[in-house]
Amino acid sequence: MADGTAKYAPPENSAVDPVDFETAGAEAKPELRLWLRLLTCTTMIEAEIRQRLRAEFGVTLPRFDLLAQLDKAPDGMTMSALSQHLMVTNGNVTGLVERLVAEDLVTRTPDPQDRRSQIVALTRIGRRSFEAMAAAHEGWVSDLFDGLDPAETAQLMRLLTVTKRSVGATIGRTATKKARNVPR
Amino acid sequence: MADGTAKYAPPENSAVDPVDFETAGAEAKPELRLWLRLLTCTTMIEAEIRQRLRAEFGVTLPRFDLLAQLDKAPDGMTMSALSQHLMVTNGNVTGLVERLVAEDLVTRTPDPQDRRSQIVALTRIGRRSFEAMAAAHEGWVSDLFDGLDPAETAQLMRLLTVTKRSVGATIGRTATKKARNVPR
DNA sequence: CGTAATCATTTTAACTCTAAAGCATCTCGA
DNA sequence: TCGAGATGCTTTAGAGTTAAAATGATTACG
Repeated sequence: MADGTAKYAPPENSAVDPVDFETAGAEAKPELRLWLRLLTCTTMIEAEIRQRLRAEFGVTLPRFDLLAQLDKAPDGMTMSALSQHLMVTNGNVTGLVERLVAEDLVTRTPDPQDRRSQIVALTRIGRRSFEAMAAAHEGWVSDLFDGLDPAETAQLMRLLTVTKRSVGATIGRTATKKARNVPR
Repeated sequence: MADGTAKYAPPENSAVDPVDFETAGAEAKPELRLWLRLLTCTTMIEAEIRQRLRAEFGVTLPRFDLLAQLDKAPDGMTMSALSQHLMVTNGNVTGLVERLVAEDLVTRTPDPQDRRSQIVALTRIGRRSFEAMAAAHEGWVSDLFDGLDPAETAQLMRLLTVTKRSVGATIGRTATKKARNVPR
């Protein structure tokens, strides 16, 4: 950020205090204000984590996310599985994996069982790198949430579980997928 | 999405249920699980809104967000103000505004007071288009959150306010900005 | 006044991401 | 068995995005 504009993390002398989407006044529906607040929280946290990953480990957030998925799959995962768990497109994963292979952090090997598939797995270096990042990451996240006491943390978790279920139900209900294999 | 992979909104026959980042087991710190849950909720909602904006209005989410900011500023905003409120870089706004100008949804005029600045404002078409989108958008958001009763909505809002404050404080505390005008 | 610092914006390079189309492989039922 | 549809992945074109540097304009101040 060579220019003067604070992008993430507005400096303490910022005129606009916590700058964010939430210009929606009190006249807006509560659900809309809730969504904007949710989005603001996520964006702020994401920006902070992105910046720290870059500054301290020279890694981008998408790469970190991908490594995190692989770390939990000792035998590796297919491209599709990665795509689903990361909630991004297949094409996106293709490029991401390519770059990580070039950095020797992951391997990509054909699946002998299914010649369409590629199995992606962490290299030894990849795993070691990720472990260092993950430890720091967990600390950052703790710091960011340290204004919540344990009861609030638990309560927020509960409400987000309800939210996730609500969103999932609404999406499922309105989904207009072609193949509706499941009989209604 | 011509391929068979559900990107957003996994179809009801998905094998992995609500596919998301949250492979983190119970062994992880509560704050980390909370953050992953928060991220999942936001990503799911964002994906759904993005898809509907595209399907029903042929507009992308970043463009919608930019229009939303302008809608609340009858006299327009500078590029910097947009950048701050949208929490994206200046360069990003430059390109976004360029495309919206090409679509006749916004205007960009030099600020007579300050020749460095550009004032961006909605055109009449832009405002009318946005109003239609905003109405639909508000309805979508309501639907997505309709699994929460009013008390839960209020409670979640309260906890996110605490979260936002916590994140803001942590970021402010650890910010290593060059110009620290405010005396410690 | 003059100049250094600041500020608003654009530019650049590299990366991330989506949506859609295309190719190869697999599955399964007639 | 064989062909249609489903599946796994890549490719393509375009948009969005960041970080960093560059440009031009303003402000502060000595």
